[in-house]
Amino acid sequence: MTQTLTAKGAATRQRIVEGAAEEIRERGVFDTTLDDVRARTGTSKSQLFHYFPDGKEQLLLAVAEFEAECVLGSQQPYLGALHTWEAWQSWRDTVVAHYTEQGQFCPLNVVMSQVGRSTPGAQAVSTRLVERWLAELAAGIRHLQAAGEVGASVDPSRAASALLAGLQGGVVMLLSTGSSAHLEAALDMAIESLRRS
Amino acid sequence: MTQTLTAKGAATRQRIVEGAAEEIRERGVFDTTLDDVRARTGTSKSQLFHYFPDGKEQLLLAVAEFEAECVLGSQQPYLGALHTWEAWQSWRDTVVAHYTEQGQFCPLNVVMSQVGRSTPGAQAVSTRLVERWLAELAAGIRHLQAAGEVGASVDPSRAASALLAGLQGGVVMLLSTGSSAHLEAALDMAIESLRRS
DNA sequence: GCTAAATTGGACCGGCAAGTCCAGAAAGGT
DNA sequence: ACCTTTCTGGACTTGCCGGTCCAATTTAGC
Repeated sequence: MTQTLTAKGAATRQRIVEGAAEEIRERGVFDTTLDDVRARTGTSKSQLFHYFPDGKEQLLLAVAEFEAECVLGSQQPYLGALHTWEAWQSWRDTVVAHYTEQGQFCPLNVVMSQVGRSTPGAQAVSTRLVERWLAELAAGIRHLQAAGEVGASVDPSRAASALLAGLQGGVVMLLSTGSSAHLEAALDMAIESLRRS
Repeated sequence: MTQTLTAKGAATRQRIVEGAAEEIRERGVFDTTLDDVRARTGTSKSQLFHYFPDGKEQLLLAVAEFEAECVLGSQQPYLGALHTWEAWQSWRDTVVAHYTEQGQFCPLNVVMSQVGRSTPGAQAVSTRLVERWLAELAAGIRHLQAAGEVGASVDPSRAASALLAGLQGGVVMLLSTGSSAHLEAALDMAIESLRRS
């Protein structure tokens, strides 16, 4: 990447990425044009191509990375410290509240289903997101296991997979039906299952 | 819709829908053009607009309906008769095998994440798919409940929600990571949870 | 066969959006 | 101050893709 970036330049670049991300959340990747981004961020065509020489594809990649951070960030501080059942419950509540209130404007969906499948590079971003997410959840499960709260027969990474799958699917269903019931049911069932193990 | 449809005409229409569906599975909605469909199905532009006067949007809607049927159809005969644990296991195996082998070419993803969010009409299609699917799963759970195989405290529709969320999320993760482990973990955990209730 | 309706072919249009280009303004270093 | 590099503005080009149009051909019904 360009090593020479003025403070001003970096700010502009950041503004472009965030503006593009917002635009994409609202309208979807499909009908977000560079002109939309340009208008929203108050920039010119040449700036877009100055900071993203490879054009739209490169911008989308940057947006995917930005959104991936956002997805993990929105679950903090709970995701990083799933050491007690209370923490798990808080995490669960945070996730449900977060996805419920943001409605159709969903970073997770953007990175996993929209940009995430457009290019190999973007695909790698979503794969890394999944890996990091799984690692955090599995760490939490191992913590409970060490404390004797979860049965030793449970495979932490497998349980984390099931939990994350339920979460992702719950969000997909939230987006298409408008109801958060499925997301809640999936999370509750997964946690309940851990608890009874 | 056009009431007057010759056998030949109906066949052509069908060919267009199926060709479009294949094209979309392979390339995604985003970069499937009417010309691609035209080329694949050996038709002309005027035929496309003859059978789908409202253009691409209408064609996409037809594709969404087609794919929704396909999603449910691929789970038969098990989905319709989830009366025993063996049937549940067969269903689970069918689902895993089906999604594993079809790889990136995924009707479910097409209807839920791609076409399904483009227009209100298409959104209704995916909502209906979810409802029908949930109904089948809930019916299966109630059947086991009546037979005393599942605890009376289980809410069938809630359990079905959790199960379907796990499935959907598992598929999303399969598409982005290439591994079916998450899908399997989600299904196994959900069924296991029912079994122990 | 004859007519009307359905079906088909393909040239054409218009708009839109990605990407290019160059000139000019700011900023940074010495 | 001066020169170089970075940053910005916006007009312009290019190609693509959805959609239109009309003429030709086939099919169905009688």
